[in-house]
Amino acid sequence: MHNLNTTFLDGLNPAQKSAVNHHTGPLLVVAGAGSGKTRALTHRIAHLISEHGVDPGEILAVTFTNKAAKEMKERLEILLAQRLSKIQFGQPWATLQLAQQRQLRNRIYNETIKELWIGTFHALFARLLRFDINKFNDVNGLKWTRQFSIYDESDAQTLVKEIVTKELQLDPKRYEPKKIRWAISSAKNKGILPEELEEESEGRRGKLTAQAYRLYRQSLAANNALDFDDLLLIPVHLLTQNKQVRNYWHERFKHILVDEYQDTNRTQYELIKLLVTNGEDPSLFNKWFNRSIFVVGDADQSIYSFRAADFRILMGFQKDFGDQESDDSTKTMVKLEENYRSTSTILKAANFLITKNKERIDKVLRATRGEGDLIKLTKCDDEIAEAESVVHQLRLIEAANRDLKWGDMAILYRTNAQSRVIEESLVRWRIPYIVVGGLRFYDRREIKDVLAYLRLLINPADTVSLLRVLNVPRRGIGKTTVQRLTDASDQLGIPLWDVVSDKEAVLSLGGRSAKGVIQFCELIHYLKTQLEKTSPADLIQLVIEKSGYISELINDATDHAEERRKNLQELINAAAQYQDENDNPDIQGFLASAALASDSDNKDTAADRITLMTLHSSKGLEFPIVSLVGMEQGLFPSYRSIDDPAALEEERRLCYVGLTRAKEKLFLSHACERRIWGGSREPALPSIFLSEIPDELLQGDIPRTGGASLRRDNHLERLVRVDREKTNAFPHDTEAKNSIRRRFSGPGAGKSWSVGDKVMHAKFGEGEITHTFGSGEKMSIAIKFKGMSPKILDPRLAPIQPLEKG
DNA sequence: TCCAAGAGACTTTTT
DNA sequence: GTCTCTTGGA
Repeated sequence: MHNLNTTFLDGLNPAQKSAVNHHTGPLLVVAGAGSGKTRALTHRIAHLISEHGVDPGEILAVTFTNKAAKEMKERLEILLAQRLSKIQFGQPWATLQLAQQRQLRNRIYNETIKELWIGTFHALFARLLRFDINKFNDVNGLKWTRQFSIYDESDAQTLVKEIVTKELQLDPKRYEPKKIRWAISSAKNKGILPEELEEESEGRRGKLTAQAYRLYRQSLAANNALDFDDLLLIPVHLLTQNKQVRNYWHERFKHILVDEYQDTNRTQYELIKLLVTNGEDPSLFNKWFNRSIFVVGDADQSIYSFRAADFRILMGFQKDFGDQESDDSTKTMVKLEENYRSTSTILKAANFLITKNKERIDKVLRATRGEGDLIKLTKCDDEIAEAESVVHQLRLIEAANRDLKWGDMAILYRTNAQSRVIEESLVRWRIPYIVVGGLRFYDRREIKDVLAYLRLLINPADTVSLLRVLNVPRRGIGKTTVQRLTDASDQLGIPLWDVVSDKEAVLSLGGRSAKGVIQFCELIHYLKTQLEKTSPADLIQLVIEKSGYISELINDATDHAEERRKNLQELINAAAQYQDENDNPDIQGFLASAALASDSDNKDTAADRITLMTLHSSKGLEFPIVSLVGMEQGLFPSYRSIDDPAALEEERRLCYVGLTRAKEKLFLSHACERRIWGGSREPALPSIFLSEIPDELLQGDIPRTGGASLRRDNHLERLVRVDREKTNAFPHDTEAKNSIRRRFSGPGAGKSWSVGDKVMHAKFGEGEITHTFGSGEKMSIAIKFKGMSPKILDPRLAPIQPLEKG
């Protein structure tokens, strides 16, 4: 008789087995790229449920993206259904008929999957707040109800901008709302209150930021809205201050799993701690007999420190939750080091690269596959040539390999803006592609408009949404009318909606446009009557029709309008899909999922298309063929990180993530110059990361000297080409020397520079010019200083003096 | 009150 | 190059 319980351990390596077998207590799974991390997670959940009899409702699994959550649910569903087929029919899954398979999956879905809490931190804790936010006691006495709206980053920025310009009467040019928003967010994440910030900050600017913060918090509460930070911070405060609430959730979630643990921040860590130990000191916590904390991550793949992620949280896991054992104790840590994804060549390159980082847990990826092809490195003239060359390479591969499809290929880049040139090449060759990321679907104007209607229906206090749709589509309600209405609401201290829905007040205030306002109110009132009896998808349909939104789009004959109509249809489809996937679908749930969705979540990956995306969005994915473009100093690594060792290490981890996405073939490329947003051409050196990959793993245009510097002849090549182009982007070299002398007044201004010259830099010391780039206003020089990668400087600005002629 | 045209910002990565 | 915001005229 086949032992059913071993099902979820079959086919796993010893390390994976011990992870999956883990029952209670803390466990850190250090899982390298492609080492079967997701497999360990899903198998462990299945194992907990079927082997240890854990109630699915007691499991909380945190993923990094909604997409990952969805995938995990699907894989679990299949795993458990396969097992059920053996129990129920006594035969393997593959031999079942499709209808039988579907029936089993439905059963598993309804009995098990729906009960699990799987999702991102934000989604899960938004869900928790839907239960308990009314029990939250704010220090400033602010209040929220369960009908709260979730403001995404752009909503939050709108609010801050309002506060800066209207309430504080500041010039938004001097006090940029974006920066103030950022300062508020980081204060929030450090747990600093406005009053504390006001006290500790000095100078006018700091005080004003603190004031904006205080007003912003008040404003959020007045709108009954939370921003992304609040979705995590309020639960921390709530669970800390309210023992009953904390106890409830602590008892409820006995088994907590966190994926991508290296990318958690302090707030998220606090949440996990509170839930796991019920507020007790984790290192003293000893009631593990029926509960566990299981985290999976790879410090080498931590790429979100700009969002306050801190991979030292992962590195401290054993000390935090542990048994005071040594860091290598196998009781609380398992290392998955066998890579099943990439060829050994690709892995060697990745391993070499990542060892340049100082701060990391020592770990090596062991190859389980063959050597594979060398990594192809291509040097291109500019970004257009690079795009052409990448597309050309991929076309050749596609033509030569019957079993490779476009869908097996990905082009990865550092910044979203890089996609455009590549798209143009792909269009030219009629190659199907899909761009992941960039403008979020839910950030499109028409989508935000319709969602604002829905938010207003649920949460009448949501003034941001009200103002968004009051005159959309046009109802003849202009600026003056809006001003009068908001003034009234300010004076009376009541929400704008209360003014707008007061017919007499509107008639006395609204003047000529009162008619439009009253019409709008009637619309909202009518829609509210439909709220209870209508599904999200139908309600959206109703909003679009009754508001006149769709007829305005139909009357508009531009291409824009056509696309907007399609997007609205897509929104209805998304709502329908949400209804299918959720047990008790309601508008609020749909709005929450919309606010927390990212662009990569709902893309149909089945179609046969090349995927274009940023390195960040590629985390967790794999492709047989990967092309990593724009490997240039200043672009990747980003210019903001070049002088900051910690930031550079993060860029290197990002590069590591990129390399390890590839299964079979990896292409790297860099351009010698690149156009920055339509304007000037900027010269570019190959990325330092290229020099950190051993030459013997590379083929193609390998830089001769240490990788990070250009070949000397390249400069000549390029000048010749520029001449040939006859564009006026570059004046001729001799003119250049004359025109430098004009404006800039650094110590190096007006001097002439050539390769081989020795220079003295105020900060970096003595160096040698290795290259000059461009000419005229655009001239810059590359200097090699001792112990550093070459720096590109503007001779008119940099504090440099010539030493001797070379 | 509405609309078109021009100015200006933007580019690091995202829940 | 592209999106958003402002401005001036109808």
